[in-house]
Amino acid sequence: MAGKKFRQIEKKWQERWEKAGWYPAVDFDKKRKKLYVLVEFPYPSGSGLHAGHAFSMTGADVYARKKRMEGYNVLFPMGWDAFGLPTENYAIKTGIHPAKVTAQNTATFRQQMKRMAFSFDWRREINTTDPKYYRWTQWVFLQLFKYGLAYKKKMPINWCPSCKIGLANEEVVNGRCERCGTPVERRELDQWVVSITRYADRLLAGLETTDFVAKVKAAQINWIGKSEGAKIRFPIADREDFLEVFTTRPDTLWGATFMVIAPEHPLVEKIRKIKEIEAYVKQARQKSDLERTDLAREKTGVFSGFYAINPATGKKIPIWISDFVLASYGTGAIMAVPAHDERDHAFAKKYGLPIIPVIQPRQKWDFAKAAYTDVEHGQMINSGPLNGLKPNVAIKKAIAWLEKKGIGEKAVSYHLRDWIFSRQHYWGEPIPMVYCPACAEKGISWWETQEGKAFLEKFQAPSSKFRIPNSNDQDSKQSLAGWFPMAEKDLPLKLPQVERYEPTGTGESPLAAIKGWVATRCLNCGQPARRETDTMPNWAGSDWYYLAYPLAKAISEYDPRQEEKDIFSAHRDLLEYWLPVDVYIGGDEHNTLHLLYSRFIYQFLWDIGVMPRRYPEPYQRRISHGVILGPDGRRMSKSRGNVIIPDKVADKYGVDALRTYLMFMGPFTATMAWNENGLRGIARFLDRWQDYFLRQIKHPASDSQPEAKAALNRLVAKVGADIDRFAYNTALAAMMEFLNASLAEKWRWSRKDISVLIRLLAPFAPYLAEELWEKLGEEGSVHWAPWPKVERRYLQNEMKTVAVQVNGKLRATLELTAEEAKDQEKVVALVKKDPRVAKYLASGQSKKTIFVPGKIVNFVVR
RNA sequence: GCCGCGGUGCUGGAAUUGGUAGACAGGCGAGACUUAAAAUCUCGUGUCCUUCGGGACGUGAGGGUUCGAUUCCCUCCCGCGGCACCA
Repeated sequence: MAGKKFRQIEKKWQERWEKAGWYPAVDFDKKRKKLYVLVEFPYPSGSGLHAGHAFSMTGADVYARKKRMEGYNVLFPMGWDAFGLPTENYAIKTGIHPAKVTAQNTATFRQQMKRMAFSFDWRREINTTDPKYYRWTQWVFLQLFKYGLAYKKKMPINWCPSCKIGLANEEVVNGRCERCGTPVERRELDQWVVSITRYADRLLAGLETTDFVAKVKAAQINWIGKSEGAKIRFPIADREDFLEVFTTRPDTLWGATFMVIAPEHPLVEKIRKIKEIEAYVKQARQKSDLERTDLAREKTGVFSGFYAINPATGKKIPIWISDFVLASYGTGAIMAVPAHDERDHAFAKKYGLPIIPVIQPRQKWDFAKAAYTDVEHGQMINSGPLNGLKPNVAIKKAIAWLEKKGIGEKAVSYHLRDWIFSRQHYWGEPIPMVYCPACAEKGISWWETQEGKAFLEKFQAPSSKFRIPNSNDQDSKQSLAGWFPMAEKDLPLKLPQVERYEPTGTGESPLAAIKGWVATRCLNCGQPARRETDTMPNWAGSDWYYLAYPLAKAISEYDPRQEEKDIFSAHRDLLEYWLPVDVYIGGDEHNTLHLLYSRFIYQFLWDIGVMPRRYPEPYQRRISHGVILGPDGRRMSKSRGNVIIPDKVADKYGVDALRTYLMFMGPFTATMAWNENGLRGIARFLDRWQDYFLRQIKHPASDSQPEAKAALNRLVAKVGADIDRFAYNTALAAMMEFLNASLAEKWRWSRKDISVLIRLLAPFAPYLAEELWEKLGEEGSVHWAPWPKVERRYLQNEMKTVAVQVNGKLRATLELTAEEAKDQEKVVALVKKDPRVAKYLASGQSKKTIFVPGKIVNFVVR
């Protein structure tokens, strides 16, 4: 065994790499092609680097190292996504400032990553909790505000009674808090909300230009959930009012026999006096999402007392209230067509509402029993102008009819919701907004101030994606009256020192308790005003972090007194050089949220003109890595006691063995269980590799045999191609196979060949490779040595194994030279002499011979 | 229910465009070395039959296309992940 020798070796090379400055990427290098390799940055938790980090980062590192050796100018950076609840909770428990905890944790992570030999460019390290960094997170928010994409709204939010925090829809999993699992309740809070829905179509369209794997694209498309249909206005009987609905089936309008509105629908406010309705609405609104979905089978509802007019049939139809209709989707109201929708059918049956078929199915159908929902088959009936059409044809006709009559039009709806951007916590970016009650009283919004007017003039909305609130949106204007953005030159708005970090539990953030920080002057009128005390969600810091690495130096040196422009505009040339991210490696858990949010923010920045025009998307390729499970095949967790700690493994087997094992376990995208025996196998392989080449180095051959040369070059081709497609497991298998063959055949290698073989191992086992490189007497680091090239001439005259089949069944194999193996006549002649095959050919007559040069010959015999 | 991914020995997995199924590793068995154990090394290891030459079967199930299917097509079953009263 290599014993504990690897510790000294690791220490020795770490010191040298540190001295050499690790692996800097060079801005504007024109000689080499740039390659931006990004792996998701971690949340620096107190427990240090875990097996998942070690796995994904080693995978990224192998790729980065190989590409660097190939001559690319590789940007492979690392940083810390350090705002977050665990640190805040730790601060609550211990009273230690989160910044201090973060500094300790990042120091541990950095040291562990250096030990793991990840070839990051440490000069570009970033930290989302650094005020120099979050100045720009705040800046981005101010742009969202100024361009009308951030608004303030009192809305029912998901409230976690345990964390005492408002959650985004994205953080609610099956009606439970993503973090602690507590069932989520509803609560009304004044929230900052970002209009990501305005970008729904852009986010969909942009996917087409990227090379994301199918899985990731599907997840994003699914999450956005676009559906096309129509909006239809139903007059309310005896009132000067309309009820607007969204439907994907306008063809079934003639069959709409009642309507249903959500308990939160505005119309409900006008009719709450009736006791029964009051009671129903009250209990429905209190229900958590979990309860609402749990009750999915049994629908409940109450008649509102109002009627609408079906604009197609002119009939009076009742309006019901039920919580199966969601306020947050479509218009919060639906037209119910019980004959052709399962939910409507169930509701109609329960409350005895009429079911009128408007599609005649081909087969016999009992409409009292079930709804008929097929769009492909059947014929429209009872539907005036649509009669006789197939439903999917009728949809288009119905929309045209609605538009002609002026009672509806084509419309699109999304599952994607606007993004709740407020958190009631301390350890996050402060939202740099000031609220002035006096200005709010007068209804003054920022866009009416001198500054705001100047902004609007300068930045005429570049496209319709922007909703500038003071155009004609009264609601937004109202909600934003009195809110003023901080001056950009005054950023960052730093977090104040606090005694206690507990959330207040009233829905306010701990910042609200710091009177001296909250109190300020109105930026418009100078009257006493107060700061926003909510902070930003975790996603805010990671939305643009891939832009921060190219700009890292500029960010740390930025001086608002010297610089007029924002950091992105001021250093456009850096972004031009490095963008887009060529390969983005991350986990499946971020395929919807983080990926969608960061694409959205990028598109927004692109739209306002601060990103390079050439790159409308931030990430070219997305690779989602797999998961390492515990030895018991289950997710690692402290409570199960199945956690593997990379540092401990490295202590026992060395970093090289750990890295190489992680890459050998299986495909980079797979979910695999940890197996210490497998790790021992890898340690054995590395020991054998080391022993073998130390011997070879001592007694190098002047040249190697042709077969050996062929094997070597085959290996170079295989390893190179496999690393490019992230098939690290097969690259390593090929190296093992090669070593086995080398030993069995007693091949001997020249110094040049040995150097090739050390380089092939370098991305996987950086320490061992470096050590062998030195022993070989090479100058400099193996990690900056050129990646070996395949020498084709050695592959020309290889022996080929040709499979001989009769009727597709393997009967023999032949060892032939490449030349012979290509010659059909020769191969057939040889085969016919072979007794193993001849007996099959003798019995019947040969109908046909299939020949694949160098590979296979197949005799078809009757 | 919808969307996506997958199902190959005892286990993790391999098989670039349809062309020798089970590479490589682990585990297990036998042997060598050793006073012994560990470590290391060598050989064997899909199932069944065998006159030891070889033969039959075999990639979730059934069918199809093909000279040839783990790979392509159809139907079904199972597992994993995501979404879900989404109008």
